[in-house]
Amino acid sequence: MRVEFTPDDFQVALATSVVVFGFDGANLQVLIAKKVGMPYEGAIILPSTVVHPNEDVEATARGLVERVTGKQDWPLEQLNAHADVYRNPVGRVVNISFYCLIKLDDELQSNLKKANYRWVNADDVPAMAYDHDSVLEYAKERLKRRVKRRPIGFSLLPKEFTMNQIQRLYECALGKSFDKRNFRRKLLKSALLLETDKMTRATARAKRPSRLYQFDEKKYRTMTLRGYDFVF
Amino acid sequence: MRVEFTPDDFQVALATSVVVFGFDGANLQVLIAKKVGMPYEGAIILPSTVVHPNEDVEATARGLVERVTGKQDWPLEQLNAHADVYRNPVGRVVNISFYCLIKLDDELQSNLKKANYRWVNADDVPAMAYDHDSVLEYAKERLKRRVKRRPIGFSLLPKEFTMNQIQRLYECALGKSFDKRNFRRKLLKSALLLETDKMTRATARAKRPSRLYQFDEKKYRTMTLRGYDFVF
DNA sequence: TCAAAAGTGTTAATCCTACACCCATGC
DNA sequence: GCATGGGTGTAGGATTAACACTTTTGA
Repeated sequence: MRVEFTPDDFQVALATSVVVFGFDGANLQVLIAKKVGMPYEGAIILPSTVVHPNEDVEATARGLVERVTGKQDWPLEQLNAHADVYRNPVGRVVNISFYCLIKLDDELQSNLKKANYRWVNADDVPAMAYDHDSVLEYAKERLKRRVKRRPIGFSLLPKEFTMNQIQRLYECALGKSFDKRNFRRKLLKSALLLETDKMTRATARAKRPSRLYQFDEKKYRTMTLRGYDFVF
Repeated sequence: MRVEFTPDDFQVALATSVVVFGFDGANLQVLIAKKVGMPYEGAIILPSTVVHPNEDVEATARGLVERVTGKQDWPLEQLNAHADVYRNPVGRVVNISFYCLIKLDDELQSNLKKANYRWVNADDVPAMAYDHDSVLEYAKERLKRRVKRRPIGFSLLPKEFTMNQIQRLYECALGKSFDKRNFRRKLLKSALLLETDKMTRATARAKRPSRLYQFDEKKYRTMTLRGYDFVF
């Protein structure tokens, strides 16, 4: 079997886009950007960058996330390569996309305001340029599958969080709702959570304070590596 | 957010490799090839080909599978892109890999003998050139996950097959073994199988003939699209 | 005292697991 | 008649799904 390249074959460029998920306590959010310069000037896109021919794709994507959010957080997960011949008007560009999960906080929010980025509800993302709509669709699909095989939350939730927050997160990620008692029982049985002795008022409207939990980090890591079958 | 390409960025080449799984009734097999020409002359590789700058990646991969096996079969599934800077000594080559599942038959086997391909047991694949070992590892991982979410077998088994064949297939794919009665009950409950009134001798050594089943195609397709949670 | 969200148990149905023997046939 | 794989049922434990009321607090 021959696999021979001619100089003419080295004519493709690389790009990477990142679907950055965040969770604001009520909804899953996605980070979007506004395109500057041609083509698609002013269009909404996913945070994206050129990958130069001597650069590592994942390292470039990681740099992009850090530049945009100021955070280095949980590992990136590679999504499909998007490689349609005419997906980019400037030439053949193969986009290798990733997703990652980061914690939202106020500092992050205000940093973003200065830059040309904003968070939008994951189910309410406006139409984007290139094929970024389908990159996002695929990322949401992958997140759904991921939730059933490995825990999420460590990167998305604050260090201490309430049962309702984590339930809401799972509901957003999977797009359905759960019975409070059953959800609670299942999570506690998994022994993934540690009960703290702190209480908080979950929202301004909530009167009664609720208990805060945190992840058992060791267990969380084990489950992240080994995987499980969570049948929600 | 700017994403601007310079002419220097268009210097990358594309390749695609395919992990072709087959099932011989007893073991999962993978199709491997022998490299002709430099670099890695004579090395074992996955079936691979250059993707020219104006070619669609998936179509090229599909053409590769058809050329090698003479079959056009079940859809290809995209695996990760492999894009390490120095993965190919001739220059920066991004490999977008796929896996597919095809039926083994005798005609196919003898065609292969003429060409430079051969089937090897999926758990016994020799070391390969480039990063094809890790492409294969990832493909096996993906197949495992796939088995739990969608049915397999339609593309891997003959039209009519015995319970033991399909059980053996699932055992190979997941790398563990199941209780005969429990497996049978579960598959029958899924209503994925139609019982035929034919019987066969499964192997030469088997004395008693066993019943043949086929897939309920409509149900199979529904489950392929919708997915399920098979907790084997 | 009322509004709002927090928290809590039980039951019935289903599913999973583990387990061992007889059957039909070819040799 | 015996060796080979084909085929079958059950019981105990675990897991799920569905369900509604009381508690705590701030306003």
